[in-house]
Amino acid sequence: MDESLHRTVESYRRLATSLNRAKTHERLTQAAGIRLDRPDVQILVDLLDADEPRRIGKIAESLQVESPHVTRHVAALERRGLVERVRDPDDGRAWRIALTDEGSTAALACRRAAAQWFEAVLADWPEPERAELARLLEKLADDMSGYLKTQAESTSSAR
Amino acid sequence: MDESLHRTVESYRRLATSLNRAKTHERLTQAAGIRLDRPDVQILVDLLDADEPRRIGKIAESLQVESPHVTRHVAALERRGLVERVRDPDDGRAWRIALTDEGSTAALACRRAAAQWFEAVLADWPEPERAELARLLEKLADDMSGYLKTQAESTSSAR
DNA sequence: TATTGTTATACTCTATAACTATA
DNA sequence: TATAGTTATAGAGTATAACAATA
Repeated sequence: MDESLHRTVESYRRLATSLNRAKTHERLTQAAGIRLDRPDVQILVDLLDADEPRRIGKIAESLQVESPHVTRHVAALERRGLVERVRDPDDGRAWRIALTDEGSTAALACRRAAAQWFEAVLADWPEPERAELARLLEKLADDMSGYLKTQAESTSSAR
Repeated sequence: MDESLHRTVESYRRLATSLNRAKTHERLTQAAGIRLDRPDVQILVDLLDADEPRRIGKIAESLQVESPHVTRHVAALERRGLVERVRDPDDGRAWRIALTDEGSTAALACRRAAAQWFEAVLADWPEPERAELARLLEKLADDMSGYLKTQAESTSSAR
């Protein structure tokens, strides 16, 4: 196996290990100043990034989880007033999930807290390297999700 | 917030979303030809990368989980003959966890399957970009784990 | 009756706390 | 009695399956 490939995989794994643990998430919500579990944050930030209300199914697809999972967390977020249901403009009988003002504030705070870690870490990096990291990581994320998606389709059709 | 920073965070999150889901793990073990749950794989690959037997506590630290978690999975792996306990050469009363031949084979297969996704995705990339990605991702992983560690220490001492 | 979402349920992953063993 | 590890327990996180609703 190619040496740089191994370094890439190993580095990704280490990064995920650091960022994935419960303590890290706890620190994030503490920095953001709001008590939210991990799926809550994912949903709020997804809606923020989407920049428009989304259906349950769309959120689930985006987060790559099953819809009952989203249903439950959205219900909890709705009770807390962080999201609300609005009519789907394309389909009058359907609903979409929208951030409330409070939800937007919370989502922004979470996104900001995560960004601040990266910012702190990247502070010492020369600007060209920061830009290059952004470019390569974005490309990797694009290509990886595309690859896994086509592979999933070929697997399921082969079955 | 700086634009390239936002792209970096967002890309990392998408990458983690793709690679983290249960289906992805299932596909990995299928490709590797062995039934193992996620913590099992993490432990086996950790031992493989370490390239020497490790104590329970060391594995837990490396994976950034609590030791009871490791204890349980190691016990299961031991029953299946994938790892075994050997005397700690530095401390005759203690034990270390070692990969058996079968365990090594399984760990290699898992590491290989993960690497193959990256390989497939990076196949179209020009070599300089692949090398650059490896370098930058490694640096990011180093800096991030260092940052989170020092931050964790300052938080706990402040408390 | 096809699509979308929901309710019910169960399994996996991981943490905390309490206990044990060993020197 | 300090250290490392284990057992016991509980709580997140997420999937599957069965059901409901709506057109």
